[in-house]
Order: sequence, then structure tokens, then C-alpha cells
Amino acid sequence: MATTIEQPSRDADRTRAAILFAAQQIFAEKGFAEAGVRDITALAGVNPSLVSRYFGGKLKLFEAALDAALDPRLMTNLPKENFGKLIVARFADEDDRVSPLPMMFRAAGDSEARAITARLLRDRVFEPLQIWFGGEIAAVKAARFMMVSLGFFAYRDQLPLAEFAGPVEPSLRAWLESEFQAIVDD
Amino acid sequence: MATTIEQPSRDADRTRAAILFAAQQIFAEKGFAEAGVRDITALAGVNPSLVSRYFGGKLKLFEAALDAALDPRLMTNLPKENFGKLIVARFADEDDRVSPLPMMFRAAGDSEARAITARLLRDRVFEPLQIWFGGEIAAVKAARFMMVSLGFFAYRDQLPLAEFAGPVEPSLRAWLESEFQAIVDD
DNA sequence: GACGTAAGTAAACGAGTGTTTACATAAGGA
DNA sequence: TCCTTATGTAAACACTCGTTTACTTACGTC
Repeated sequence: MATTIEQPSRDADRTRAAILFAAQQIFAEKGFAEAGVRDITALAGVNPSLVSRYFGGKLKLFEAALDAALDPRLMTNLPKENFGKLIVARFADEDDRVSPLPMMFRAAGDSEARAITARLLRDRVFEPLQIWFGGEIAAVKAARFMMVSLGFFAYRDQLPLAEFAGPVEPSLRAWLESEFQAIVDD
Repeated sequence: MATTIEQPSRDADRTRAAILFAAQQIFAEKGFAEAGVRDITALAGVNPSLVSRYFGGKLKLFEAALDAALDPRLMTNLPKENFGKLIVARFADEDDRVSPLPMMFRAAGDSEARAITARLLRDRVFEPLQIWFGGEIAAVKAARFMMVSLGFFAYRDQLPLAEFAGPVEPSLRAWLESEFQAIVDD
């Protein structure tokens, strides 16, 4: 049989990463309030007390999980010529489990988690977008981007209508694409 | 001195209304999860147990409070000629305390409250809007309306940026007005 | 191989929650 | 006036949850 690399059964870095990974999934699925520390640590296969030891508590863990999920390059690395089509494809077709949007929306019920969400959304998304758009009206462009993005997700998340579940209706998708494209073209 | 109308010190209808009114305020301010039954009944000046007796529990009270706050006529009674300007004025300038939007967004963290929110949003807003818009693409129009509205509120609620707090930046406001107007004009 | 430290666990703690139960009392008709 | 019933209150219940504390164990070092 093949020799396997010996792994120590106790590895703080590995355990910390396992908790963070589990937290991203549970927070996105259940939201900050309904996601229990016991749920997260059960998925990670460790003891609940380690959340406090390694992250300083549930709130700090949420901050770390959201920060890890936010990556502005997912938007700013797209070519501006086809920005509309590509960004809608990324929003509409991506796997919600790896998206920070569910995590943010489902944290709106907790005042402390909402404050963290607002700060990270500003520093990790809004500001980079503003720089990427550039120009005098970069702030307005970034604001328009945030509004359309948040509105699209809120709509899909809050209104699970039968006719709009699953694939996005074609003309609605076309409208979204033109909205995003208009932001970079204006 | 003027004679005052004698009011019985015990009036179930009045008490029920007081709880419902207090619930609208507290739910909008704190969200479903953080709004305690004791908070609501303290504002109403009654005993916490009356929530269960009169409404059947906290969740049913939330449903009643949101249902009372939702009124599609606030949108569908506007003239279609100036729909854009008027609807933005209503969204941007209105008092958040009487708006159902904070109540809905801050309930996103609770799965049961979110299900109620989704149902009421569909039955009390989306469907009436669809009928009001009319035509073959009424569903797409209603969807666009929901997206822009939810996006605008989510942006203002989740991103309390200094430069966008308070009055809406003029060019952003103009864009919003054109978006809403385009929905009814298309 | 013994030992000290880091890693992990189990269990209890303490605070907060919605709800229920038992009791008190005001209202209104017989 | 008495008595029934609706109205309201106080207190305890039952449960969840994040966190802390005390203890155990595996790893690396001398």
C-alpha cells in the first residue's frame, strides 16, 4: 500500500481553518443568529469552546468568515467591454454557497453583525469598485452597482416565486445586463 | 372643565391595537430576532403574556404587524406620468418608522419570519403591482420594480456611508427616477 | 524516556428568551 | 348586590445559546 504523509492529530492551524470553512457554510445557510457555535464546530469536527479560543467569540468568527468570502477581484477582474453579461453570469449562475451575499443578508437581523457587514462591504467592495470605475462620478457608479447587485440578490432571496426560481427569465436577465453595462459605459 | 369621554380601564380591542402599534415600531427598529416580546409590551404598557393570548405568539404578531404596514396603494395610486419622481420621493424622504422595508430586511435572519415576509411581499406587493402594470411583460416590470426598490433600500440600510447618508446624491437620485419611470414607460 | 507545553475535550455556568400557569380584579347583567 | 366572565398581571417554566472553567491528552524537546 502507498505510504501516506503522516499528519499530526493536533494542528492548531488546520483546526482554525476547519472552523473558518465550516463557519462560511453555516453562516451563509442559516444566518448569523440561527447559526449556532455548536452547528459550526460540529461540521468542523471540533469542540465548541475552540471558537472562543481561536477567534475570540462568535462575532469575531463571523467577521473572519465574511472577510474571507469577500473578494473584490471577482468583480474588478472582468473586462469592461462585456462587464454586463459577465457580472450577471457570475451573480445568476454562481453557487450561493460560496457567495458572501447570503451571509450578509442573513446577518441583517443582528445589530452587531450588521455593523461588521456594513464596514466590510464598504472597505472590501465599495471602495475597490470606486477605484476601479475611476473618474469623477466613480462614487455614483459604485453606488449604482451596489444597488442593482443588492436588489437582484434581495429579490431572488426574498421572493422565491415559482416563475423566477432557478434560471433568470431571459428579458429580465437582458435588462440586468444592460444595467450593469451602463454603469461602466456612462 | 371639559367633560371627558369615560373610557373603561380594560378594553381588549384597544390593548390589541396598542400591542400591534408597538410591534410595528420595535420590529422595524430592532428586527424580529432582537425585538423582545417584553420590549414590545413595555412600549404598549401591557403584560408580555398578552402577546400569546391575543396574537398566538411572537411570530403571528410579526405577521400581523407586517401585514398592517404593507399597503400597495402607496405605490399604485401614483400617476404613471410622474411615477419615477414620485416613487423616489416616497422612498427617499419618507419616515423609516412607517415603512415596512426595515421590518422585512431585519427579519431576514429568522427563517420563519423570512418565510412570512416572502409570502406577504408576494401577495401584498408583487401581485398588486403586476396587475397595476398590466400588459404582457407585467411580471418582468414588477420584478424590475422590486429589484430597484429593494436595492435602493438595502444600499441605504447596509452601507451607511457618510457621503450618501441623509439626502440622496442628486445624480444618483436622477438615475433612480429614470429607472422607475422606465419601468412604467416600457 | 520523562517532562512541559500546546491542543482539545467535557461539562457546567449564567444570561436571556417566548410561553404557560395560577391568580387578581374590573366590568356588566340578572 | 351578587356573580359570572373577560381582562390583565406576576411569576415561574423550559429551553437555547455563547462562553468559561477544569481537566485530559498528544506532541516536541531535552
